[in-house]
Amino acid sequence: MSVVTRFAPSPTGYLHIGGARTALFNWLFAKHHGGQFLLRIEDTDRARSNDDAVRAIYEGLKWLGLDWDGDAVSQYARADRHREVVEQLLAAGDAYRCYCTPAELQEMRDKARAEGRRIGYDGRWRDRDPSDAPAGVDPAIRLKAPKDGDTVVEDKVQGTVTAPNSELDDMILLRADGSPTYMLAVVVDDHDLGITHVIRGDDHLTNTFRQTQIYNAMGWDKPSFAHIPLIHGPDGAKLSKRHGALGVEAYRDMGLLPEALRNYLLRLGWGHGDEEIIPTERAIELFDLDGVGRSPARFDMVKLNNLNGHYIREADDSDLVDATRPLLENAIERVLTEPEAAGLVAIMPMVKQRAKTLLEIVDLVAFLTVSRPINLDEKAAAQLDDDGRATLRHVRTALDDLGSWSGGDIEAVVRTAAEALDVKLGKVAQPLRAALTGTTVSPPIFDVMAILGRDETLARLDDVLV
RNA sequence: GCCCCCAUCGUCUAGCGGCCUAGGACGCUGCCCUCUCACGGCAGAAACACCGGUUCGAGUCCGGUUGGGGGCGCCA
Repeated sequence: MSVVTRFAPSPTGYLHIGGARTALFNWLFAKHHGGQFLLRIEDTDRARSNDDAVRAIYEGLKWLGLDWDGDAVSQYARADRHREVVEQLLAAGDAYRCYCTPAELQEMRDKARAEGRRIGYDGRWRDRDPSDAPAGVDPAIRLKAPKDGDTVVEDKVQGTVTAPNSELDDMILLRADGSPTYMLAVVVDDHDLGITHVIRGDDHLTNTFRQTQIYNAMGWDKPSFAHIPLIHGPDGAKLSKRHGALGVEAYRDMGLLPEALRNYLLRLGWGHGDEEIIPTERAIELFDLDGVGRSPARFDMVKLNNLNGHYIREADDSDLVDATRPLLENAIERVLTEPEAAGLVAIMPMVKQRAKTLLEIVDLVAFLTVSRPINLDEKAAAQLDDDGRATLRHVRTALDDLGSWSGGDIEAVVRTAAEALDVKLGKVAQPLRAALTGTTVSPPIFDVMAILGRDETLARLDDVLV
């Protein structure tokens, strides 16, 4: 049997990080088994759905590199089919009309809570004569769920999970306005789409009992279920906006690489021995449900950044230039000039090993785009005291006689100057760095000088020597 | 409140009864490399929540306690 998985987000916001991981697991599982990965938008609640949110999901998945098979399915568009299934259930006596008012239901909940029982519907219309129906009230349709025995879910991650049917009430299938509920729609769609494996967050584990009852009532085969633990914030509570649970586009804007995010998300709740660095190809080869852990994992930005640094170091220079350029241009609010763009390309091999994010690369190459006289930060200014400037004067003079302007030649001149002054190279390099970049941290200074070019370098030195 | 799930270093995890004086990674500390910052290398501190069983033997199996999480909508 060929594997078919699906990712089924509700379009109520962006593609958040937890959803991204769920999508990744489904995608990897499908790829690993040579199956299909489908996308279904759970938009049965029209009031909460909007096109922007749907677009954000598409773009988030695309950026993450999780391509789905075929067109995305709109759950809302399948409402007729959902109603058809309810008609079958009604005809078979497995569903019934309920005329309770919202106030009545609320009262029921309050009473159950007060008596320490599970909160739920008491089944008062379950066996009531239809002729009792109040006039002018549209009924909701509920499943006539079994009252005795247990409902059992065989979960690929959580194992066998059992709940007594006495704890499960008769869920609503069709609202009074005739629209299908999520619980019904998921089951019908998963069945109709031929989904073989439902991999989702374990906040759906208890829902699975109720969905199982629908499968049973319809006599349908159930898919395999795998409920993966939720991602938690640093404080151990379910990840929320309060923790900075951002959309994936926010991680893109922070300068994270999709490959790094995939690797990080994969390792959050899944492991394969001691392997930490698992590029996507390797992940497809290894991924299976038995490696998924049962306990929730906390989201750790520091570790994500570390992994991102690894993938930045591994990346092609030209790819990094392409990825960095828009962020850099956004930061300086203008397009790069030709020399600046060339400088970015030239400096990339030196900066990529010093950055954990693309944004850090932007910081490291800022010296390329500033205009004279450049601003000096506090530490840089401190380097340019009388001593520092005396040293620079000496170097500046030596540089005057330098014919070529290659990194190697520059280095030779500066080293000679340091020897002549009888100081360590650092004593010369730091004032140079301060004068040329305005900071005390930068790529190797001889590379900076070579890329800045003779004229710009000497001009920046003169700026601080007047 | 009721139901369900979970529990190894600060964090992510390896461990599927003896190979564990509990391994790896991130982070942290020290040293080396070094023009700064990184990278890289070396060394180090750091965990089986607790209590009972089962067993010749338990981090690994069972029960309970505690702690954490999730669910309980005419939301998804």
